[in-house]
Amino acid sequence: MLEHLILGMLTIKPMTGYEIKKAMQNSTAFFSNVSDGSLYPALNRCEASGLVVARELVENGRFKKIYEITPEGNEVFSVWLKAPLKPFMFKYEMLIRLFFAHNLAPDELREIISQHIEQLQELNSSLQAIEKKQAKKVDNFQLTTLHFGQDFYQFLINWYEKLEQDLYPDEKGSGLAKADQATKDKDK
Amino acid sequence: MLEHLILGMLTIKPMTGYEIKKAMQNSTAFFSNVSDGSLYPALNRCEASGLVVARELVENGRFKKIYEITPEGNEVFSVWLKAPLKPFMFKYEMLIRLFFAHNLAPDELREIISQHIEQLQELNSSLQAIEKKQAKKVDNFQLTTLHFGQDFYQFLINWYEKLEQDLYPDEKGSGLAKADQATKDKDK
DNA sequence: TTATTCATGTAATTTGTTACATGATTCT
DNA sequence: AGAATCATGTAACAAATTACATGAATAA
Repeated sequence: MLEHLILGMLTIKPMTGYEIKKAMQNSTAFFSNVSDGSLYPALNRCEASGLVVARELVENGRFKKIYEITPEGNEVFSVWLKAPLKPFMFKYEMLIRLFFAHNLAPDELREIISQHIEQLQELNSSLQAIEKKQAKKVDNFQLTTLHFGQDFYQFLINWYEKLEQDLYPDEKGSGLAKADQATKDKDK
Repeated sequence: MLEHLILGMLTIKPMTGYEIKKAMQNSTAFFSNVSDGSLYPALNRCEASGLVVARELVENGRFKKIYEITPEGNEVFSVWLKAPLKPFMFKYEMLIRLFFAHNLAPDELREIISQHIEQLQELNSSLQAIEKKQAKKVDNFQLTTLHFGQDFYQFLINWYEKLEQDLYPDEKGSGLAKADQATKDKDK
């Protein structure tokens, strides 16, 4: 999986491990994050199996290994790209909290939900920032992927905001809220 | 993580490992799946650390261990439930395919998308089946979690259907399509 | 001069999966 | 009689994370 992601990155252009990581942070990191501790060993494995070749050099006194994908690497990546998708699963910790929320006081649940919404808003902002910075450098599919992320986060934010309204219908936290409430009361 | 899920399940009622697994399949499995090979060792770890106690018995000639959560287990679970959420990340293989779709022929990408939509529809159906079967047995939060799953899958299905339309606007596959196409052509 | 960025890696641990292994009971 | 369900576990492997470890160049 990580190997395939690396190969994919190297289909764009030859890069050092460090550059691959940075490229991922500006693109795929939101749906597939990678740490140093897994990236470099994975690169070495790819080299060992002939999927990439490394050119070692010293630039500005810095030791670098520029990796380039080989024809075999391209073939492996291409096969993987067309292979059937693995069963889809969204491992989602927040849902476990929600599932067992009967063990929480209402205020505690509320706090968790608003915490999560904040998380999602930050993620969404960071994707928007990435898009601003990268929009001209990436192809359409890569842009579409970024848009997916934004749509996805927004869906989640909307979902939890609706949940908040369902759970705590009386409190809206805005000047309008009282008016809405009055209207609602009148309707009864 | 798995331990917490187990503890959560045991806050509902005492169960055997087998029953826990079945209960998960009817509820949490879509966002947090568990295999035999991890469930039983995890139960033993929970027992070893005093978070659960097991009552061993033979019922209908079958050896069983009925696990019950202890006060310490309840405390541990309760603390975890209120703890800050870990950074949110949705590891999503399909997006890697999309991200690198410039390496795919249009038909190949199309096949992958429709494959994925099928996956999602099956998942959605299975959640609907679970809801029908379980609706009366579960509390509101558990029901809400099931609804999240359905809303989530539906969001994804809609998103990919829209993507299909954007990528292949000429083919609609319905009798209406030709009329639409004619209208569109006229506009040019 | 101090922090950040560039640059690569190892070692220990975590967390899980898959396959294997067993065996009784109940449904068809 | 055979398949499915009930019921529990082990062992080998996979895939990653976190923390550790190093060190030079550059920007503040």
